[in-house]
Amino acid sequence: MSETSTARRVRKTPDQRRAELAAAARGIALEQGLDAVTLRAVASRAGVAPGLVAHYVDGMEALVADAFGDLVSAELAEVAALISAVDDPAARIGVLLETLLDGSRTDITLVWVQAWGLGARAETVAARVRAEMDDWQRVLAAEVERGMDAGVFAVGDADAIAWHLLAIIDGLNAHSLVRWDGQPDRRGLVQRAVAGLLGVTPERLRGR
Amino acid sequence: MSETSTARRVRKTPDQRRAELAAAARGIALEQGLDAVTLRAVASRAGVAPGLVAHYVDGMEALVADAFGDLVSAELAEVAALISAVDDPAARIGVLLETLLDGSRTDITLVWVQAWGLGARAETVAARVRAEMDDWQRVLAAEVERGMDAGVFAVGDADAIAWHLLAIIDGLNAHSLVRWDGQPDRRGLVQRAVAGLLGVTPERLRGR
DNA sequence: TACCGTATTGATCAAGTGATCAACAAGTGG
DNA sequence: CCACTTGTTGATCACTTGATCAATACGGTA
Repeated sequence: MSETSTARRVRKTPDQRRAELAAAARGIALEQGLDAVTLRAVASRAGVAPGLVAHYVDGMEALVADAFGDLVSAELAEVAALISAVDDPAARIGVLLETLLDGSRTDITLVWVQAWGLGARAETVAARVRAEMDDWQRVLAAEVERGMDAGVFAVGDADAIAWHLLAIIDGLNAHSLVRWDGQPDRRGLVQRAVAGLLGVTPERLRGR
Repeated sequence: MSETSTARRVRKTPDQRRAELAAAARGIALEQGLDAVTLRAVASRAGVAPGLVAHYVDGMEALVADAFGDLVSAELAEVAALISAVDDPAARIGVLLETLLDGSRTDITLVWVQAWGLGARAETVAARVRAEMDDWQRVLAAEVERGMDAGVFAVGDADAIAWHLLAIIDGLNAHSLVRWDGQPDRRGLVQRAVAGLLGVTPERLRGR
């Protein structure tokens, strides 16, 4: 179970080791939050001496920022892939909402929330958070435009609407960090709010 | 400027001292965030020895939870007072939205965001956050019901709608923590989303 | 096989955390 | 005016954090 006291040291490629450390950081972030991504915690999880982490990483703040960025961009790719299977613009957004609000993502939600908190003070993190938010917004804006071009959504400022979609999603998820119960009928109401934003009937979001 | 080395010690009522320490904690939370509410930071701000803070407080976690709760319930009282001057149900919610989203409250927004993050792991904090969220939700739900009773809003689940209003507000504010610019036309779009939720025209929220 | 560049170790430092407690003194009651 | 209760101090403990660096030893190379 536990490794023997005399841990035989293994030499690896700097790139490979860097990847391992990044993976350890991501794992800790998901399981215990960004504030648990500590030099020693990462070292321990990677089965490596504390000094090695410091050796490869350019300060813990950078490692945390990277862990956040990697996790969040992976989430975006995942959702984008899910959507791509659907054709109707409204239904695509419906699927997106259902996926992001199904309550099975408190781990990455915690990462988002903590990143906002950190970003309010640490500019390095803030820049990264801003970049990832921009990516999300771009994807959402593209979806909104798709609907507008197809004549399904009311024509308007797709960029601004995308920001609002993101805010609604993030707000609901942030709440769920502390209060899993409470929000009755999440699905239906989100659809109503978003439908109002897009100028469609809520039914359209449910996939016709 | 700085107090002389020999700080003459002053005796105060336990209640008064407790109040001072709580005030110091609130001040630090607003200016530097909840994670800066440290035993020594509070002591220093209150002009008191570190030991005294430990003496009066039942663990730092409790002090932080109280600071959060006090700040946030004061905010609620403030907003409630502001609203009470308006009569039209839709306009009341309009004022509420404008007030909470005018971008001048990043300090307390940071407190909220950090509280969610802390609450995800510390149950003491989570309970307090839940309680404060409940208070906010109650106030919002009362406003929604007021509109429904007056025949201004579409009849529906006032509780659920209130939760969503809160989520929209919190989501937008959380974003503004890291990205003050970017969100163009916040006002108008919030009104559209909320109008969709309430079943009124956006114009009604603007006060007729 | 012996060498040697370098990946890796782990002890160590300085700073900061919450918490404890014996000693001190302010100010009230006798 | 002197006691004595009790609010207050500040040194101290045990622990965690990020970071540094001399010493170690792995593993490809000659």
